[in-house]
Amino acid sequence: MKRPPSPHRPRALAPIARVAGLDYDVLDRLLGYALRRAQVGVFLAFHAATRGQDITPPRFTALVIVGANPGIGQSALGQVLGIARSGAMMLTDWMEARGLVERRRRPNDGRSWGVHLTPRGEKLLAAMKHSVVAQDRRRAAVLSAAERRELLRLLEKLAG
Amino acid sequence: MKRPPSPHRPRALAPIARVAGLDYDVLDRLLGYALRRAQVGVFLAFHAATRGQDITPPRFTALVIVGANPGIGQSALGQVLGIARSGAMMLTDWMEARGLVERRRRPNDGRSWGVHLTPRGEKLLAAMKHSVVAQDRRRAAVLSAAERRELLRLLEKLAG
DNA sequence: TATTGTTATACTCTATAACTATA
DNA sequence: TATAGTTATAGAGTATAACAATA
Repeated sequence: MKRPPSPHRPRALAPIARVAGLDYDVLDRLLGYALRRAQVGVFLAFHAATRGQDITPPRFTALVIVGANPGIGQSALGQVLGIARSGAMMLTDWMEARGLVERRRRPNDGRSWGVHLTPRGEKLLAAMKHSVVAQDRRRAAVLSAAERRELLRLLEKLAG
Repeated sequence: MKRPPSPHRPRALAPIARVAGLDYDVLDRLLGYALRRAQVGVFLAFHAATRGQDITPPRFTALVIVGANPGIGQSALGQVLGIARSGAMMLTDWMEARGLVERRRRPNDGRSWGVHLTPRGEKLLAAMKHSVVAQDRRRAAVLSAAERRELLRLLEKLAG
């Protein structure tokens, strides 16, 4: 009993609702669940800030890193993102296909490519940085400046 | 040029390394990236604590919620996890197939099922809770008790 | 031998949408 | 009409493994 293929739509992304009257038991005392909930909220805000642009957090991260470290190799890029080399390659392909970066042979090492932003990539990144930072600030507005700093510090400590 | 199909192995899961000598630019000032890094660390620790058991954070969450709210429906379960109904169903299938929960018809509403832990599920959950909580405490040991409480508070506030 | 980038492939998670039974 | 659960399908993300070129 075949179903017709579904037309693809961009992902909707459900927020994690705190269901009233439910007992969350030990979850409320675990850092893991708290982190997950906070992350989903921030992720949703990220999407709102970059609506229309075909961007995701890993793609944004990759562009920022390439922008700040011109000529970085794809393996190092993968490490920053916590993904395998093959994934870093696909990310680089994606950026290159949109004319945001270009690969340049490294003179000293014929195996590796350096990834560099194009002028177009520079421009897009500047605009994206602006809106993402503004959104992050807006999102964090429920916290005082001191609380925000403290949160960043504690997260950094926890990440190790 | 066909390749032989790869035998499947359990996922390795790369940590997010902080690459020395790299400029992280604006990422160091964004809550989103800090959350991501912290979450990956906690996720890795979770896996270490549940090694051998075929458990993941969503599966653990589902078991805890069912345990604390016997007879909960699958839609509510999906809301807690931030996933669609179909996903909650597959999670329930997974738990049921392992004899951890059972579905029981609700008397008042013939549409919905209540999900309940089996004795086997109770026992496994108790053991899992113990090791996951212990691991969370261990992971959080880089923080003082006050810092840990403060982090939970700030994350909760941020999650909204 | 080891590393960088690459390609092929497989798997997990989760979404959308249509469907059934019940309300 | 609306909701709970279900089934079928699609797609994103990312892993592993084998490969070629270079070190």
